[in-house]
Amino acid sequence: MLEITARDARARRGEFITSHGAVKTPVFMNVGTQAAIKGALSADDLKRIGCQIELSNTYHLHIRPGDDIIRAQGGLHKFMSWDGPILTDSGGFQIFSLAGLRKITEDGVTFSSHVDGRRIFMSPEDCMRIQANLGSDIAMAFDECVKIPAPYDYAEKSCSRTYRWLVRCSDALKQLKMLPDTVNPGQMLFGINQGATYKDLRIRHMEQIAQLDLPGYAIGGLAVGETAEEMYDIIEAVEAYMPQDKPRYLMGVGTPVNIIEAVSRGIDFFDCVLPARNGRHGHLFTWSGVMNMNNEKYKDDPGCIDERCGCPVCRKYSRAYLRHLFRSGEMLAMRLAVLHNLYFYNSLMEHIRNSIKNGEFQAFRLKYSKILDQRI
RNA sequence: GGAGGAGUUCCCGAGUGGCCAAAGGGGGCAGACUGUAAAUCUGUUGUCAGUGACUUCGGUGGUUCGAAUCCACCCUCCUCCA
Repeated sequence: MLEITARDARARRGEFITSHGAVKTPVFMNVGTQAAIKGALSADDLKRIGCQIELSNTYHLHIRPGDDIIRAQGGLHKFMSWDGPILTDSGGFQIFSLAGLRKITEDGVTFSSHVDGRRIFMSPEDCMRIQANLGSDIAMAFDECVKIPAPYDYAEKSCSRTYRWLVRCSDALKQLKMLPDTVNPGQMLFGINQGATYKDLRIRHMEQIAQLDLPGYAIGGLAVGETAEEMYDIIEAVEAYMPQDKPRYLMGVGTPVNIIEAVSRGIDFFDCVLPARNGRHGHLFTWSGVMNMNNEKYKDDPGCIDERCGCPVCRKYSRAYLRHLFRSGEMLAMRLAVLHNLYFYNSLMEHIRNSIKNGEFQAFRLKYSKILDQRI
C-alpha cells in the first residue's frame, strides 16, 4: 500500500513501506545494476547523497556472480552492504537491449550471455527464483520490453504473453516466499504494463494486471525512442487505470523534466541511468540546466558546479578542477560527477515532494520544467 | 675529418612521381547517451570562400605536363669510425 499524504492535482506525495524501511515518494531509485553504482560509489556514498532506494538487476547478477552465491552471502543487502530498500529489475529490459542475443517463446527467453556467450534460459519462474535468492524488497515481473515502433500485432501478442508471464511470476513468488529459508519474506512483486505506443493495448493490459492486486505497478517500455510527448500521452492514458493506493513506477525514466512531467501525471517511482552514465561522461545536471564539464569554457572557472546544490562536491571543488580531472581521464572525475548528479536527482525528488506537500507543485513544475533539460 | 641515416600538417608517425590537404594514433574542439554489453560511442581538427580556390611535407634551386616523393647544393639532428 502506498499511503498518500498529499496531492497536488494528479501529483501525489506518499510513503511506501518495505522490509528495509519506508520510502518517501515520489522517489528516484539509484541504479546499481551489478550491485554497484558505476562511478565508484559505495553504499556509504548512497547514504551521503540522499538515496532512499537502490536498484539492481536480475539478469546481470544471475550471470555474475550468480544469485546462488549472493543468497549464500545472506542476500543482496548484506552482499553490497546496503541496508535500505532494494528493487531488482527482472531482466525484461535486457530482453530488449540484448535483442541480438536472445529468443523468446511462451516458456521464457533464451539468452546468450553478454559476458561469455553461454546460453541461458530464463522463465518467469526462474526470474522469481533468482530475485527471491537476491532477497530484494521489490521484485519486478518478467516482461518483454517491446521495441518502439512495434507492429500492432506483435505488440498485442507480446502484451498478452507478458500478462501470462505475470500470473506465473505472481504464483511462483507466493510459493517461494512460503519456503522456510526464504531470504526476504516481505518481498513484493510489481507488475509491468506494456503495449508499445498503442493506448488501447496499454489500457487493456493495465486493466488486466490491476485485477491481480499486486503491491505495485510499473509502466515499462517507454523512453525507448518515442518522443517525450508520446510518452506523456501514454502515461496519462494508462494512469487512469492504475490503482490509486498502489505505487506507480515509470521504468527507466528519465531526464529531470521527464520526471517532473510524469509526477504531474501521477507517477511515484523512477529510475534512470542518465545521472550516472552522463555523469561519467562529464554531463552534469544543475538547477539551471545541463552542463558538459569537458567544455573549454570551464577551464579556468573557479565556481562550483551549481551554487544552489548542497552536495559534497559542490561544497569543495571548482569547475576548473573537475574539468581538469575529466580531461586527464582521472577516475575521480567520474566519481565526483556521479556523486553530484545523483545528489541532484535525489534532491530534485525532495523538492518535488515538498512542493506537493505545500501545494506548490504546479508552480515548481512551471518554473523548472523548461530549464532543467536545457544545455548551458 | 670520414661513413651511413633522418627531417611530413599541434605531437608521434605512414606515405617514395599523379587517385595527397596527405593513412593511423595521440592531443584539441564539439555532440550523443533515458528499467546500464557504455570510464562508451560519434563528428570534427591547414586557410579562405558553402561545389572550388589557395598555401603546406627542413631551405633554395632544378628535372617533369605533374614533386612530400627524383636531382643538386645548403641547414639541422642521430649513429658508427677516426
